[in-house]
Amino acid sequence: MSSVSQTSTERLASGERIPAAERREQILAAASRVFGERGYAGATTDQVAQAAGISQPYVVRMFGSKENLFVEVLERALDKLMTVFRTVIEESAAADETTDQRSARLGAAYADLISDRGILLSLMQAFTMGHEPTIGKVARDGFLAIYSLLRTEGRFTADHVVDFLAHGMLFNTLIALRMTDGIDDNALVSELVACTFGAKLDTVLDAVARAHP
Amino acid sequence: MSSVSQTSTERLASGERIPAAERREQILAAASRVFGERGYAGATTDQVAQAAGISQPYVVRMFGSKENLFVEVLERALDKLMTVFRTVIEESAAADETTDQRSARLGAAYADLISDRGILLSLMQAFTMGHEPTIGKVARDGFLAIYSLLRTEGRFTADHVVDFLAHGMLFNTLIALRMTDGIDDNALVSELVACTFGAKLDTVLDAVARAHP
DNA sequence: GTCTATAGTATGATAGAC
DNA sequence: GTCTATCATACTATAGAC
Repeated sequence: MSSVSQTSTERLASGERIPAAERREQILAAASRVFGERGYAGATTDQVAQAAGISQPYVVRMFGSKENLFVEVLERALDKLMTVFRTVIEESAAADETTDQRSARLGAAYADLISDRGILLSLMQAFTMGHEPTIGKVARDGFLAIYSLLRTEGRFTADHVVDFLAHGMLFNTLIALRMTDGIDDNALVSELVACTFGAKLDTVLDAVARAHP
Repeated sequence: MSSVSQTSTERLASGERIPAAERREQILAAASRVFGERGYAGATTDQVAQAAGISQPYVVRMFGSKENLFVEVLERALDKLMTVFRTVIEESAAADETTDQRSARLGAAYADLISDRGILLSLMQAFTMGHEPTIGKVARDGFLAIYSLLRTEGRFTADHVVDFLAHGMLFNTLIALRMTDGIDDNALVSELVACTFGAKLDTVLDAVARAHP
């Protein structure tokens, strides 16, 4: 009864030794949440360690430095985004959908992905760090890779991609601001939110309710 | 020859006593830059003090706490934005312009305002802090006040305002990412930047060149 | 209105045992 | 693969002089 039916949380609590690859993902997921809520500078390696259920020096040991940990968190978020978009584009192409249909599917997939606040906020943090030599370059290259994916594989016009990205950035802002919390109290808020998310509103509200009930 | 022809920088260097109101604005301008570049948590009150040419304890003394200093920086940025938008709307109404003309003017005014990286980045930092009780509320209320201004005094439809804000958020992202720096080296970057900023491209590039030559 | 000195705390990273 | 102990540094905020 030692390892077969245990969840990774149970294994964490028991002080068990876990393969490095699995531990890495645990730490990255925890770091994503912590960096998202506190910002790059505000997050501490100790908070990440506690969220992952291990010791602070082990976090530093495994990733070399706090900066490098953030870079890996960012790359993980960008990877997930690229993978989701690529999948949607392939499915859409296979189904011979119109540009508008593809765009709507991508928007829904994006709304779904950023319902993980850690991913959303880590990306937003990175966007404010263009002046940092290392992190800034990763963020720029990642943003550009997404533009490139939509433009070429997605076969959108430049105008269309820019429009798509613009609305994505507004999604980000409203969710990060927790603007969706005031939706019942204020007519202006609910108009703004409804109009921004359109058909994706339910996805978003469900995710918000799950994140902070 | 003591005070008549001196710039405020000269007066700073000379250790002169300066009225509180003027000092406040000096500190807020400095804090806007520092908070923008390093983030709320990453910025230190000492960095702000040095940027303003005064001592660290005096910064704390004058604003009570680091958090309160950030709130005032944020409110200053939001005030400037509201003032600029209100002015443009009034001018546009007086000239009987169309909705599209008003929208273009507002976009140009916005591009001009956020060419102050301090303002741009302090706003973006605040947008990631929706979960902070004090700062989050100021940020939400500020965002909503802008929506309200455009919707009512600006007489735009909800869809129009959302579209305007969405493109504004993409402006923010590209400038903060310093994406404009790679405009000469990469065809995809220059396409993205050109298509995002359109006629406002020159304003933006000029501002960037002034900010980090 | 502005400074110096400093208390009290928290941080990232390293050393080294198991 | 993981921990405990710890160093060196840096931070906000207060006290109190001028």
